[in-house]
Amino acid sequence: MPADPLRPRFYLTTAIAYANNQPGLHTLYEVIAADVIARWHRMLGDDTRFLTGTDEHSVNIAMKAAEEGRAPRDFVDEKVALFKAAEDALSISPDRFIRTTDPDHIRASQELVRRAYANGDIYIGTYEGWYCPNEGFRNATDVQETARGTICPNHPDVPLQWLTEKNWFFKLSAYQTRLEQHFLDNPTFVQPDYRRNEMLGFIRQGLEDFSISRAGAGWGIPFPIAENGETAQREDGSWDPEAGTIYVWYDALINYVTGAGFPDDLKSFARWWPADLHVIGKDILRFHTIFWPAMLWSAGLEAPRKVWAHGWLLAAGGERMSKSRGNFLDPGDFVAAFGSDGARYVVLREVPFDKDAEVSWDGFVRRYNADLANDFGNLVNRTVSMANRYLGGERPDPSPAADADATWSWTSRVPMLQSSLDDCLLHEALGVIWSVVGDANRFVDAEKPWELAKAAKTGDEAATARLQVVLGDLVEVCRLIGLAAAPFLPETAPRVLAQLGYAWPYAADGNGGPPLLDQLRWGAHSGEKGMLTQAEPLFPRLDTETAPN
RNA sequence: GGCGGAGUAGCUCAGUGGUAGAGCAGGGGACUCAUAAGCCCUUGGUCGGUGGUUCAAAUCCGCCCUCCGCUACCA
Repeated sequence: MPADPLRPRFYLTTAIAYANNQPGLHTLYEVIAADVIARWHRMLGDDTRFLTGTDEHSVNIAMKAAEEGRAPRDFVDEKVALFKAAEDALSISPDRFIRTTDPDHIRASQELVRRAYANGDIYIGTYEGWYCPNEGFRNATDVQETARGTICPNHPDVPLQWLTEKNWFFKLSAYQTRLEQHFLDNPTFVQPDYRRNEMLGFIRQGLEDFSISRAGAGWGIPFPIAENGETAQREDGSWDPEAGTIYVWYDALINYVTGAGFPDDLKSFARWWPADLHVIGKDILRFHTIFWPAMLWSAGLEAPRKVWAHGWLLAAGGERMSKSRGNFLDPGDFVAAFGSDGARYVVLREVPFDKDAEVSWDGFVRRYNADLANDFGNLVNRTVSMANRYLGGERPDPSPAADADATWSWTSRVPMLQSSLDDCLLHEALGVIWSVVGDANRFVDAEKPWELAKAAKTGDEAATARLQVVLGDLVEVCRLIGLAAAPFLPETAPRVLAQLGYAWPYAADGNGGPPLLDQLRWGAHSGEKGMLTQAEPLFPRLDTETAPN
């Protein structure tokens, strides 16, 4: 993808998934949403870079691998394959799937540590906390006080030890003032607003330094600096295990700059950084909006432009979905039932992107049937059928743009769609598109093309003309809806346009076509001849009894 | 405890002073181009409770109840 300096660029990322297990739909939810935003920007004509990936280091993963008698690398390779397969099944289109085990990421992570050191922001301190022999250090919030002492809930029989370890620390405290000012100067840096307020409150409580290394050569990136401040790399290129490994945030977060080209390709990095958007879950907000900017500043880099914290899919009763609770939805089952586009649609429509929402299989089926099968799919089907039957399949032109707005209000819908997407309110964007679907179905019943066709057959010229315009408008509305919905329904949109006799001008990932906003003008293809194809149902209706469990 | 948010029809929610709304679900009807889809009509709510301000409050103020988020090192 050649970088065109004249084209606006858009770089967005999802959080990288922890590669300790199979992926759940609640994890993919964020990736689906980000994929929609990426496709939207590609179709607009922006030079877009979309990054997804996996977080693969940690003692937990090394131990899980050991339990299975496998090498960590072998273990994560298998999990990564599952994540990639799930992304493929959902038509996710990352420009790069980054792995924290990638060599360039390891270099990036180490380079950021070096820069922090050079800037005087890291120092050796002591980290202490409850240590579970099976899982490593545990948070205070993860342990339980019992009559027999403090235990880790996952291994109640294994006594926890209070351990002290010599670690490197990052001087987050030094960035408190700058962070607060950054929040005040950039009101949309963290969105939604209530999340921003939470983070601002957190900053104002005072910031503590955090540890960025762990002792020993575990399953992680070698810490590049020895205790004496010299490089920890030996002459043969290997790393001194005494220096320890990089811990969590100086590994995981760094993927965003690695994915932009840091540090190997600084020209690319200059093109893509700072990221326009990090899409993340609310559980890691603090790390992305407080730790991360400070880490970047310490390295002389800019903070990302926007961090968006989405809500969660909640299981019945408002419980958070998780693999450990066993109440998660399997992406394979989901795609098998709803199809790739159906799956994308129902999760994005049922859950407002700025809030949590309870979801259920029945709710998804209802939503699929109501919105996709009955309203949209059937609209295209009846439109194409009628145009074929009454006009011999020759595509009719829509009414002139000046007249059309009285019926369709299309010129005001496009800005609504744009602002919803710019504000990451994906459910709202779908609401805008589907309000047109509703208008179109009502339009059919109001105009009764079948009656116009009967009258036309008897030689009624007014009816003949009206039939052309009515079906022309319907075909045009289907084209516009198909294009507007394309970022959400990338498999279906080309099928819609094909049935209307239009070629699909975009690549499979949304790149390469004409600017979407040009295509979204009413009557953009008026006067072009075209033949409709046979009407083919886009979204077969589902039985309510399709639930797998 | 502190800071913030929310309680409106069976469900999800919109509605920030002027006679209670949408979508879905439920009931009825007319039609037939269509995926027995679509369209029209309709059932349904003392707008968490209470006291106040006002000619008028879901909407403003006080108090109370319930729920949720954040309150540091898990990916």
